[in-house]
Amino acid sequence: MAARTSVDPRTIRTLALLAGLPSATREEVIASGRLRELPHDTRIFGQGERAGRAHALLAGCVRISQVGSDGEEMLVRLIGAGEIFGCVPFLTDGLYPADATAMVDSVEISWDPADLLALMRRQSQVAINMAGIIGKRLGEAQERLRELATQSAERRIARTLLRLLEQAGCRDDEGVRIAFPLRRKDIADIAGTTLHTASRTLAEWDRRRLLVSRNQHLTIVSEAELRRIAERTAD
Amino acid sequence: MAARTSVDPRTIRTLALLAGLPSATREEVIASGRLRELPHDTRIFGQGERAGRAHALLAGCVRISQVGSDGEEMLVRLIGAGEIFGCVPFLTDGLYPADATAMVDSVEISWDPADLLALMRRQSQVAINMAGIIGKRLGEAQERLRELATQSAERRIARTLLRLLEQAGCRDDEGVRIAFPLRRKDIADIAGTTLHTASRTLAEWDRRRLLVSRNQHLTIVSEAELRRIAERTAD
DNA sequence: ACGCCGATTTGCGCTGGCGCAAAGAGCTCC
DNA sequence: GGAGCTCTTTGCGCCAGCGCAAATCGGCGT
Repeated sequence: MAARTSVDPRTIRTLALLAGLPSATREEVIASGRLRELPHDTRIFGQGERAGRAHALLAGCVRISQVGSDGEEMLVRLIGAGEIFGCVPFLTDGLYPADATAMVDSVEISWDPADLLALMRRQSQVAINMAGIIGKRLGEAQERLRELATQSAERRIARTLLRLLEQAGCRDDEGVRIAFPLRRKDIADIAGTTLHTASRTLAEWDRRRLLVSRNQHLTIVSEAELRRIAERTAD
Repeated sequence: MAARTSVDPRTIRTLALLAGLPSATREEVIASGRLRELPHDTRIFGQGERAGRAHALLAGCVRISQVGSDGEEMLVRLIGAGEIFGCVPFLTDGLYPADATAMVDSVEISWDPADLLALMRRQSQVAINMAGIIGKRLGEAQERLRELATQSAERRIARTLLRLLEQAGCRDDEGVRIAFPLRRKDIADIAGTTLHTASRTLAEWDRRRLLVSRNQHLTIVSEAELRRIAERTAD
């Protein structure tokens, strides 16, 4: 088991959900939450379960995935530090719509849904922040939908990597690295293709030195070229 | 031009956005909005424009569609009476993410975004309602994503029709009719396939008497059989 | 009645990328 | 340091459904 995961104390103060709150209130909210360590591979909640807690991630990353009635998996979203997850069901039907699993050792803060709802009621700013966060995700989902309906697998994979870069890119000596550990299957499930096509495409890009793939970690060497692939309408 | 479109006065009182408000407040909100008739084919707003008003539809229906950089169109959503639209940008980047066009003669109420935001701030219930509405749409978008990634065109078309039935189905003597006027291209754009495949599939179903297609209007005769097609994992 | 225009149907050929299967590469844990 | 994993790569065959093109239908306006 890994060493105790460290939490940057600033992360908890900069949750988008709590933006714009008076700091006294923010501290109160933070105090009312429960901190928890999530060792690698912890299942945080499962699709279809009654939603018991509202979550925010402070360190690490969490995979949100959905399986259809046919058993096909779809990777809905990767959650990075500072993002909330598993919060929407309290506003709708009360059931988690997907599975959440820690991809690495992680730390979360979670709230009793009744507390969170009371907070949203008392501090409308929180409810507004929530609506904004969900709205942003809705926009992303619709963008993915359009891509999936109209673009080639190669372009979708390129866009997937670019989006991940934006969400969790960090510079290193070879280029920009994606902070999440990613298997080929993960990339395929986000881009909406198969393991095989994703593998072939990435192998090709590796050969062309657009990126370096090592041990479930990707480093993008030439973001510009990737962007060109993502944009070009045909070959 | 068509006769004056009638608005059921109850529609305006039952907007999901205003659920749970004290009725005095609700009346006030309604009074602060601006009613407008939208003749068939009116463009209400366009993708990329600075968002000027927040909208809710009182009668008729509105097509929300997005075009990608490559010119490919995606039909994001059809808005029916009682639904809000064009409200998310005020919570995010201030730009409408898609086009909105009246598919038939329609009536909307719209608000100045500053008023709406002030309302959300003052009445947290409105912000909570908003978050719930957007959350529900996010869930739907993710369901569509999963379908698009994993299911055959035929199944997606079946599910599309079922979803439209649920949103806007009304009984008539032949079966259940979809209240929106729909071209083959519309169905294709929602289901994420092409005009041609949609046409072929619907023609086949028409032949098998699962549905009746006349003049841009669909009536589902055998919902059960359609559901069977939507569910079955292979043929 | 006629002509126009958008919507729909349908045939045909082609190909992207899926599905299968088997081999290879790394990690981790004894 | 080797056994047993999981993850990855890659060859090969195949087919759903896309793209094109042409014909037909049907509603609407004049």
